[in-house]
Amino acid sequence: MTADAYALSDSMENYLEAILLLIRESPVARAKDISRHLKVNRSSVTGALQALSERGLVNYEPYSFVTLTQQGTEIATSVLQRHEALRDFFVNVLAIDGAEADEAACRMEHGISKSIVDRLISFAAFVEVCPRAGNKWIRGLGYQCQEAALSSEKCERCVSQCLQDVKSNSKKRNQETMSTKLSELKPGEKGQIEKVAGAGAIKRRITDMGVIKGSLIEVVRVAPMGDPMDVRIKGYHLSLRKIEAADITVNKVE
Amino acid sequence: MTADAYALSDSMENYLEAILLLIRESPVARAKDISRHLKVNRSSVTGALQALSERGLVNYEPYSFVTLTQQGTEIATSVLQRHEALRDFFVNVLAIDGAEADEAACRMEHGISKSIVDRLISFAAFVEVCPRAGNKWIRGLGYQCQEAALSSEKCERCVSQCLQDVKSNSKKRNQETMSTKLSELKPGEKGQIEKVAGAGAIKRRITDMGVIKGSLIEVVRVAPMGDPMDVRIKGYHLSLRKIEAADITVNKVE
DNA sequence: GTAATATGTTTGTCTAAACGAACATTATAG
DNA sequence: CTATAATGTTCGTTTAGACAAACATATTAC
Repeated sequence: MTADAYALSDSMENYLEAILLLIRESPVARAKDISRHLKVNRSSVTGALQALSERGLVNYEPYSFVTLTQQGTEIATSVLQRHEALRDFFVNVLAIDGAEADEAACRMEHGISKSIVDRLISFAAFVEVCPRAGNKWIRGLGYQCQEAALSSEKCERCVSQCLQDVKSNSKKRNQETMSTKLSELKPGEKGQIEKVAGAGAIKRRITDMGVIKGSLIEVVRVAPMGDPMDVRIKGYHLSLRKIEAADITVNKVE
Repeated sequence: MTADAYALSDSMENYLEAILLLIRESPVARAKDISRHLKVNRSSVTGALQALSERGLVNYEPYSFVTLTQQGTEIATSVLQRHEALRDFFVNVLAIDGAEADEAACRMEHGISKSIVDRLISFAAFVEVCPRAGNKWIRGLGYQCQEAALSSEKCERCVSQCLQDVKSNSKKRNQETMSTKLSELKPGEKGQIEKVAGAGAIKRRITDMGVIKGSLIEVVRVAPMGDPMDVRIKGYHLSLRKIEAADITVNKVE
């Protein structure tokens, strides 16, 4: 065991995360970009890259571009997942402004444990999928009730109203929604996974992420010609080819 | 402006928090205790105390006991509030184990903003008060639905069931609960604030915390003879004399 | 292809935070 | 009231992380 696997510092996690984000946008991460992204001096980037390289997390040669190793990718992915779990929760459940949510997620993403992330994701997904009615459900309960001083009558009225919303909305939904292929969705649209057909590779990649029937999947970006498409699932990002996406059946949400 | 009010480091926040906790248990905080509490070398404590003293946050004389200044108390209180908001949310909403929740809260408490803390508190209080039925409400929805793959029929059944629970439970509650004095509650019991009567000092102390009718208040500890009693409200701690507590009318919860 | 510019690296410096060992003070046992 | 133990402090070191200035290498413009 040459490069020991001791816990990374917050700072190093941030570098990995930044590199992953940059690689995702352009195929290559340059020190300049990392430096700008993290608002840090160029020389600090060099230092960090050397440290990360020693630990076997990035491939680094002086004066050349940076890529992540297998292990580095795993860590960076996990950091990003934590970040997005927090961000999504803040935005979708607590109704916090996007920029502020991002900032807080940045500061909190390092100390959060796997099990909390998982529950946060389940919970936020639930809020997004289950209630319908424009996500007003939990919010309505949480905030309106609070404002109404939590008096029990108001609370009940609130719950009743919400139940109505859920029912009428789900009737509507049952009429108009039907299973569709993931490849049909446009950027920003979401669906619940109904079935993953197709060959082994993608199926495994997806099921490895703990995805079950009903998990929420969101289309982030679609390249011209619809190939490839970037999706987000359980806080992970994934790039799928069109044929692969066609093998995934979803129920469109929203 | 002698001692400038620049942001404290995480480490310094931790020292302040530890001091506040220690003072709360025994009237005095000794370096040894801080050192044990934070698992840090004794000499590091001295260093931290000197730094905090320079910033006017603790009263520090070599070889003597430590107390917090006004400003130090404010900061420590806010750190602790953040900690408890996170912890409560993890435990009560996400159903995370207490020890793990505490640990994570410790690591995340420094980066969380005021507005997020506030919403987290509202949200957790809502979950605790509104649903009744042993807090199974949100959990039931969040986790059962998730496990049931979020299929919409199951989800609805779930919501219906929960609504039933809320209704029957609140009927029961309306029969058996009635307004009572805060001073009647035993440690561990909670109530929603109905009215704060009495003189100016405590009323102000409480209302300054943003407490409104309906806010949740929990009795933490009661001294022999019921005087004083420690309570927790909106993540803040408060020590009330028996006469003061008698002026606060609450609706018992649970 | 060379000059000018942009980008990356090295070096030396700084700060915060921690540690251990040696020393100072206070508390306690007898 | 001393001797000993417990606690607190100082000092010297270490480490991680950041910065700026000077230097090195790429890139681009002409």
